[in-house]
Amino acid sequence: MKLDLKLDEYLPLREVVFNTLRQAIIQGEFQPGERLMEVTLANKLGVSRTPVREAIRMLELEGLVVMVPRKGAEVANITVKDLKDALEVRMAMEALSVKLACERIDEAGKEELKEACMKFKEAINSKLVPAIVEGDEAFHNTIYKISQNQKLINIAQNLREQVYRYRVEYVKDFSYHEKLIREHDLITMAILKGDKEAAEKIMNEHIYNQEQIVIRNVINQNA
Amino acid sequence: MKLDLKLDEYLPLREVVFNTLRQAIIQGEFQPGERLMEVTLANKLGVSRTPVREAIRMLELEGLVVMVPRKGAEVANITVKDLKDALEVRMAMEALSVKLACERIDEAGKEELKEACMKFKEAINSKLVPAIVEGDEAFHNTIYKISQNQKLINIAQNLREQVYRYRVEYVKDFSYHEKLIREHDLITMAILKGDKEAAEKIMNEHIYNQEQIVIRNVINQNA
DNA sequence: AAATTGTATGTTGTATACAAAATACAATTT
DNA sequence: AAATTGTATTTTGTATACAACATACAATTT
Repeated sequence: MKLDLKLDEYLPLREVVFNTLRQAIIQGEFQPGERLMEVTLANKLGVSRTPVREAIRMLELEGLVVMVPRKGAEVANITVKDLKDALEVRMAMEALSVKLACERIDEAGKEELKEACMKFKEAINSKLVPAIVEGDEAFHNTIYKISQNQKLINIAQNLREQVYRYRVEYVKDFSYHEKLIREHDLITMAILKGDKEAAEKIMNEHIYNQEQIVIRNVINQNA
Repeated sequence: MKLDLKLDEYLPLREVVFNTLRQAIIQGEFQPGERLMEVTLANKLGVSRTPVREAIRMLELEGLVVMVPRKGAEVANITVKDLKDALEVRMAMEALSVKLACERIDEAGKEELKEACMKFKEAINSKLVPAIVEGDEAFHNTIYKISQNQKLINIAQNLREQVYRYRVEYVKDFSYHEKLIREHDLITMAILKGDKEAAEKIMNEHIYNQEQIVIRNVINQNA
């Protein structure tokens, strides 16, 4: 549980603390249910309690920590139900993102999308799990960006955070890699052609497949 | 700009302040762009700066205030683009909510839905704008509740907050009231029958109609 | 007169101090 | 020995103090 802050550029301390803690939670450096005590964190980070508290308020609204009144903050314990709920909403968000992408893509966007799709293939070929995760994130992010809906981008970002810990699972299973590439290709082509219906349909299948893998893995993990 | 707090049940002050400020912003008691100064608010509410700051952190993440570094918080200025983005996402959320409602409704839920639909009609007949707004909220909330997806409920709640100030507009136009009732009826019947496709289709139209009215009104308002 | 600099004031950002509640543990009682 | 009570400790919740920065305005210089 190592915590370091980078004070490179100027940011309010609360933001630095917020980012640091969020990353630590998402990466699993804090276990779900683990208590987050203000003085401990403040000392570890070399700041006072105030920015720590403000960061906790933000994490609370993000859903990454829960407050027990007069007891303090603890890392949110994601249940399988929470995961299913989040994935259900995410599916709708991804479908919306491809629909909007079809309507709003321009030439620059097309190049970006092709690029992201290619980079993902390279990541798969590298067989490095972190690179694959990153490549997949980047691909979907590109589509969100093309959708040009900032609200959608924010919500998707938040949903991703919630389930990040479990998303890694679905790329660990190498037998799905070929399928992943094929699905990304189909989504890319559909968007390039501007075929909304096809794009939405494939995206839904794509996310559904991921859901099944993630949920199965998490259930096994918790059992 | 009157601000009163109710200290009925125990809540951390930050929550009380948060709710108070949120309500004030949503109700339009604070104008968009208006500065929120910590000491001023703290004095007005009879608390210290600390809970005010924590409340502001939460409002910031909710998107209701924006921070200007070293200058402080101000009420978020919703642009037409923001409004369109939010409504676009909301449309997808409402569609998801009816789809899930069709799948998960039980007998108690059916009664609740019929009740909510009826109450809305009564509100329309009353011709009181606040009652109509409330009745409409309640109807859609009932569907969200039946969907049994807490994540969806939270996101929808947040989206509503963003655009609350402008939502009132669409019920002020009395000529749409008959149409509203008809659409609510159709949605209710489709859900009761479990007809996903029909429910989603009508819901999409329903929200689209609202969007057009709201956006038109807001554009006129800003012009 | 315009521009610039200096000073005063106000506001945020951060740290610390204090109060109240919860918890843990030991001592006492039954 | 078990239960209970009381006390010490820990931790949150809230208030306040202080420092850094920004802003506004006046005085001085060109």
